[in-house]
Amino acid sequence: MLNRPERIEGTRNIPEATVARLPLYLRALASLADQDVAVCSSKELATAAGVNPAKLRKDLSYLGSYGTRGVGYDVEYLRYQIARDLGQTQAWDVVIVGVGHLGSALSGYRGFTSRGISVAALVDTDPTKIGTVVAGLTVVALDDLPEIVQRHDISIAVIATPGPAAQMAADALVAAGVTSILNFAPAIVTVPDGINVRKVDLSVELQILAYHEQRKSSLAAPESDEEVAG
Amino acid sequence: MLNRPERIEGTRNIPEATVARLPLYLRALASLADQDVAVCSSKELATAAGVNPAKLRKDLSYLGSYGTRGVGYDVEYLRYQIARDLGQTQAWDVVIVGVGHLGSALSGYRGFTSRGISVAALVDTDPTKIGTVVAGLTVVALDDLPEIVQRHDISIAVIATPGPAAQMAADALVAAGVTSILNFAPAIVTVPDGINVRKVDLSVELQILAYHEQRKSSLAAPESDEEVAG
DNA sequence: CCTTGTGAAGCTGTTCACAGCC
DNA sequence: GGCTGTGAACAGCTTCACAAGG
Repeated sequence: MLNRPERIEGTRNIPEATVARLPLYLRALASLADQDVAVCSSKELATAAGVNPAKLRKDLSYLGSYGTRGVGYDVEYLRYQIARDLGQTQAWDVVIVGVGHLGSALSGYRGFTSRGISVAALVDTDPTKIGTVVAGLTVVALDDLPEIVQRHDISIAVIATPGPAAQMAADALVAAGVTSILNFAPAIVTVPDGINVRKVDLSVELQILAYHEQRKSSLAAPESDEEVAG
Repeated sequence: MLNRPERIEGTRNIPEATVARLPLYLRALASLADQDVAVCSSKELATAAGVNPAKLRKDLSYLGSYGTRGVGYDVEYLRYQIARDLGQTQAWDVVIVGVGHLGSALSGYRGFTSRGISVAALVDTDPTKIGTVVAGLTVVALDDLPEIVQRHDISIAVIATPGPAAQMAADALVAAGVTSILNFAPAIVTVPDGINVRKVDLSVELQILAYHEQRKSSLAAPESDEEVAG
């Protein structure tokens, strides 16, 4: 009775690390389905997703018991269950703020436009960009955010502005009613409680690789096998 | 002799989680330096970097004792020390494979072109792209990789191809002598031992946000404060 | 006083190894 | 026999709280 790890009022409590891997399993299952594989073992699926089989089974166990012992997992069934838990049975419209190179690239990025997610609007503050058409969408002004968010019932936004503009973008998004933000800008944005922010920092990833490269080359004799997680 | 946690032959053993945050500290320090701040406390720096002060101090303690008790950290001095540990005192040339929307965006991305890192070459397999100029660089064929890697002494590459082409790109990069890869393609690439691969999956990030959104809306009464790490 | 640097505690995530079930 | 599901051990990361030192 001390710790109740199971679930809170009917909703399963899935660890964050597991949530982050579920989309990978989903993609691996889609790939297997394309190859007309109907059933697969944890080992096969784990290989396709690039993880350890034990980890995969542990992850899936947080969702429920969707496999068959001695057999494996039904590809389509498991696929549906994961999609369900991830919230992909409903459609999500997102808005992208900042239509520079990155914002334009994201607008047309497959995977942003599939998996239940679709880019519904593009916003920028630059008057020369407002009104132009990118990836089939007309860029609108920041002032139009509240109306757009309400019209499309948007709760998720992407910030792809330069660093200094990110906080202003976040403020505008929160004011407009957005509650989850994916931030690509190289800046820390602060938001009220209850708003989710995830940060993806492209240059940081390269700097991490550079660190490991430097470390490799500074060790004349490589002592042990090291791995960097994918 | 069982576990030797400290260091291996003069080289400090910095935890992976710490390495991933050092670039953030570096950026925060740069920002403070721009505002002519000469000294800062762990609390100030932590706020600027968006982390807990205790975590910041712990992280810095892996590099050495660069602060002054009762005073704080010298901004320029700490900045140099972190840059040094991250390997930014040397220049890194990188090659980008795949010059689609994302690859083009990355080519011109500031932060890819600063911090000791610069994009030295762009590679694609599409004959209609080869020879075109993107972000000041002429796109070359995949066959030219070995020569390019050797000429620029490149050890770090970025894969920005469609998913199905990623493994071929990785194979070509490894064959050409690249030892670290940042993979933006929605696919698992397998590489020989000793090659570092980091994966950034843009659509996965959105799916994670969608999960949390769904969870929020399915809970009529929000039970507890939850946070999503940045 | 002040703030850093750090053992120690606690938490989260991973891996193992095997019981349970087909 | 084979494979899933899972307790338990393990490893790594975070946070606390305080000693060390300006």
